[in-house]
Amino acid sequence: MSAAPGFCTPDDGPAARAQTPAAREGAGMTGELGDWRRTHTNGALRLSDVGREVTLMGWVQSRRDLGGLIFIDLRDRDGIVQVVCSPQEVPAAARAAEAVRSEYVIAVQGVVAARPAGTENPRLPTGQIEVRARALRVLAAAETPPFPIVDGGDVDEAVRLRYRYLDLRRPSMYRHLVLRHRLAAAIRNFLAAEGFIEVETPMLIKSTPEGARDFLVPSRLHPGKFYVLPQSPQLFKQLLMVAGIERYFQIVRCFRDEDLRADRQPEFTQVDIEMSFVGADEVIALSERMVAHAVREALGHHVPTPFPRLTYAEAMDRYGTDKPDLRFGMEVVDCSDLVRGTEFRVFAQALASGGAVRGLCAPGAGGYSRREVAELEAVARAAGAGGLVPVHLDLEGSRGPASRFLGPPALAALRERFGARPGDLLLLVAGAPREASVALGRLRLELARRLGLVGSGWAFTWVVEFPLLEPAPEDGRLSAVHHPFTAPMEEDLPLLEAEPLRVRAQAYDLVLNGVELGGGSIRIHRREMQSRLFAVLGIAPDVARDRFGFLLDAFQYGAPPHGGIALGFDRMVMVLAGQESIREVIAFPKTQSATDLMTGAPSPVDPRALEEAHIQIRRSS
RNA sequence: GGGGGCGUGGUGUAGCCUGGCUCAACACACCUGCCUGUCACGCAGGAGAUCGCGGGUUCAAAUCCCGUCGCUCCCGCCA
Repeated sequence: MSAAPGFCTPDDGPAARAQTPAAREGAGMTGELGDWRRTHTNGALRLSDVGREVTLMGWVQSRRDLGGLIFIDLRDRDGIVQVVCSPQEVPAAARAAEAVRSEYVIAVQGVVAARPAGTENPRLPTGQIEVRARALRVLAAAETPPFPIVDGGDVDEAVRLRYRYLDLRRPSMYRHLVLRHRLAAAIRNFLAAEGFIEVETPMLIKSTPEGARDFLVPSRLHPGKFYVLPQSPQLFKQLLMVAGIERYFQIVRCFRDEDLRADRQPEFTQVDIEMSFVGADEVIALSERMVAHAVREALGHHVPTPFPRLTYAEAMDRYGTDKPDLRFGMEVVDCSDLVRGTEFRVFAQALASGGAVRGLCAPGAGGYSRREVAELEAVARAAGAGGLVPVHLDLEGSRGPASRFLGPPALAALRERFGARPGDLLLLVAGAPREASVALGRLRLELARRLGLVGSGWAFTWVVEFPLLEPAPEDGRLSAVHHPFTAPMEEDLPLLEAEPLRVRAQAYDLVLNGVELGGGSIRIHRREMQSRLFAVLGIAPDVARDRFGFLLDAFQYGAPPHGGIALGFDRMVMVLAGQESIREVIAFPKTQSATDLMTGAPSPVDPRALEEAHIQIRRSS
């Protein structure tokens, strides 16, 4: 019953309760910590603690004032416990509790007691007990929050972002941050144990155009010149290999000034790794072990290794994408040979011009209406298909506009090729082989959603043997698919000048549930090979010298064969947290228009700062 | 750069197509009073939105039209 020295309870009447928190502060209704110290966290107490004197602190989740009895659910990051204040037994504490509101920060001294029989709450881990308050101190009053601090609420994301510090109070958001931390810690521990050292690389670096747009940082000391923020530490980690570091890693922020998506932020975090004296298999094996270790440490789940591997060509043909979701089947199947010679003109024309006919078998979708099929066709068309040919399968046979043109033998062959059963829906696309697969790949994802085929669990896969080069969309010149330091596959080297598009790279992407987690490659480590590739890319020697001179110089002094990988850490946390947006696993993310609704960034700066940076703002065009 | 969705008290929504019967309804939250076993506390009462913003059409606009801003999903873009 002894209140600690300095403890004061408000004696103010009802009128004071209507005051603002600021007014309460002024009126001395809130207290300092004094000599009170927390003895337990709020999720920790159990029946075995009954009788213990405890001091708890936290936020008021809710207050239930029954008149003769006040209950307070006290929340901290560990959990929730019920505090009881009895006006009869402890009038001072009850008076203090009367003034308390949602999200007030309070401290409670009291005794752990078993709840009376019949009043236990099985939904709370602490539901067998409660804390009988002897004294209660308001540490900080709070305005009514703009949205309830509970999980499962549906609140506009803009409001959540403006009050991110409140949003992060929600247990699920805290869990995301914990998961993120645990994964990062597990990755660090794993790599350290494998002989990797974490080395920091500069954030103010030289622009090396190509790739994404850079964020610019003006130089005060060098008028008219700029640093840029790194899109990745790519060149530095290669230089660390030249430096003999052999095994480098870094969990590092990267910056790209491109348009945003649910899985793309202007600043994001990579797990960046580089190793010397290895081939692709070693990098892949290490990455697998690292990911499996991190998932085991952070979530306690076993991830079997090795992960399956698909070549880029296979992935594109069978899934129509270079980041296939392998949680379900429904692969794209080529059936050009089966429909060749049928009377269906759309197919005949496509095949005659070197195209292909490919399709999907949507299980159980044979009953789809005309309208539903039209929606699917819209998806396919948006993905580049010329059209979509449905074949509805039922016990009697096939329905659909193409059925009679195809004829019974071709239809029977199709059913067998797709492994189709009555009640299924075949969806066929004619066109250039790759385009047909890509359109069907989009359709595959849409259908999987509609049909509920996406199972739970984690489907990791590697996609390997990417092409080294691709034609740039604008001018048709060659550009690097991965980056210009990626080594070609040795057996394809003879093709480099003659048939560059057929050259495959020693590159690999890691995909999880259809999300590209990241990728890497074995790098070119000899200057001659690098020059040869620059020549193929049409990068003149003087341009190469200007942009990458330091790297080329470094390669003259003995560069080890090396390779590595960069994994998008935010995406990894996102998928493992079961989220659809990386904003859910970033403490303070930006909106799709790259603004920070809480701080107001980006914002104008002081004219003097501009002047010092030698920047003049052009009148808006 | 382009396409789609959303924007109504603090929060989430209804109303919008088919303008007037709505100076806007419901739930939660909030405020006041009552209440000794609540945990979605209950009961009674109350306050709170000129419907993102601007313009237009109309006798009349949350509702129709144009523009604009914000959030979001996607295409382009992201070596």
